[in-house]
Amino acid sequence: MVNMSNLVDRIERHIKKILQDTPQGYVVIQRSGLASQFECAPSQINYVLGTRFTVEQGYLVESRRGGGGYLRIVKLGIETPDYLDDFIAQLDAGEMTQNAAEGLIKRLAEEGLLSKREAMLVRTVVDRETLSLQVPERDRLRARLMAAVLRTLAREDF
Amino acid sequence: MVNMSNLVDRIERHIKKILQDTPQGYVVIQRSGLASQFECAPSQINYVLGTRFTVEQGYLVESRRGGGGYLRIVKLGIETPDYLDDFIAQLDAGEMTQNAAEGLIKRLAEEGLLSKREAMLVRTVVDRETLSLQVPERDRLRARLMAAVLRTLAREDF
DNA sequence: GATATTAAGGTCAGAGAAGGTCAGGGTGGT
DNA sequence: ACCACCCTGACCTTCTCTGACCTTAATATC
Repeated sequence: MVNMSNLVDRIERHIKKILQDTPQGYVVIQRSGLASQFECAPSQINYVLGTRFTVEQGYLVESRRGGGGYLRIVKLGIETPDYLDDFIAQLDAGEMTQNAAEGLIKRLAEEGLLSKREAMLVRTVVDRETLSLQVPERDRLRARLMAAVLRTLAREDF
Repeated sequence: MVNMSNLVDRIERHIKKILQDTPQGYVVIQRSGLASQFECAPSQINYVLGTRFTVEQGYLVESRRGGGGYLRIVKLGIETPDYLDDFIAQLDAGEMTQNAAEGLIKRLAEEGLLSKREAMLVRTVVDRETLSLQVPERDRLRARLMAAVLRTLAREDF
């Protein structure tokens, strides 16, 4: 139990914390500042953003380089209906990795669209092991399954 | 019988001990830590988990690799009855038509094992349209999906 | 106004830190 | 002697973290 929490988790928690404490729904910070606060390489911040603040998980990261550069991390709200339709259509036509699906499920759970139990159900259903197909097919099927889940959640009649 | 203190037995007892002493019903440990505690090869831990902490025996093991990796051993609340294990095994090896799946889902819902919403989710997920594969594969996949659902319902740790 | 400097952030390969798998040898009981 | 169980070591996969190098923007200098 040495590493009760590694860097990536601590930084993730920190960002989510200030994101919660802020009313606007976004944070603006400096990469270098955050890095020195956690005494790590600046690129570690990019790693955190790339793995924990993805679009699937409901975040948007904007940035600016150069003098006065910054990172702006936005927490996206529950999808607007039209955005959702587009997203479902994309899924139906495309693929989704297990990681991406897990991010999305996590987000749906966080936003209260899926209960813990429901999230668990969906998670096992789209699991690699369960699907047991080879890769292009598996990711396509997973995408369709997630699309079906979203479509069901979008129904309001039960 | 002589050797009641095999490594495997000692490690098993140790894990069960801390599992009992903990109120949450699960333990989080590091494989490497446990291995050095018992002065054995790390893979021995996997052997213990694979032989003594299986789903049939009422345990669930989740893990994470990489830096900050861990093992999470969960004691399931209710041991799954044998007939359910058999049924799940059959499903995993066999096929299930959409009709059969709908019948099963309906029954699960009637017995209160699935909420209305959950039933709806599962129903869309195993739907012909969603799966969109040709028939022998589709029915096999549906069987695996239903097996995954049943296995999740048997968990009581969330 | 053009150019140089400085101050950001971005990318990617590779090292490091876990856990997973499997073949194969050991051991004890019958 | 055989069989089932135990245990290890070599090799694999996944996740994390850093450092070297690159791009972009603001500002200072000429």
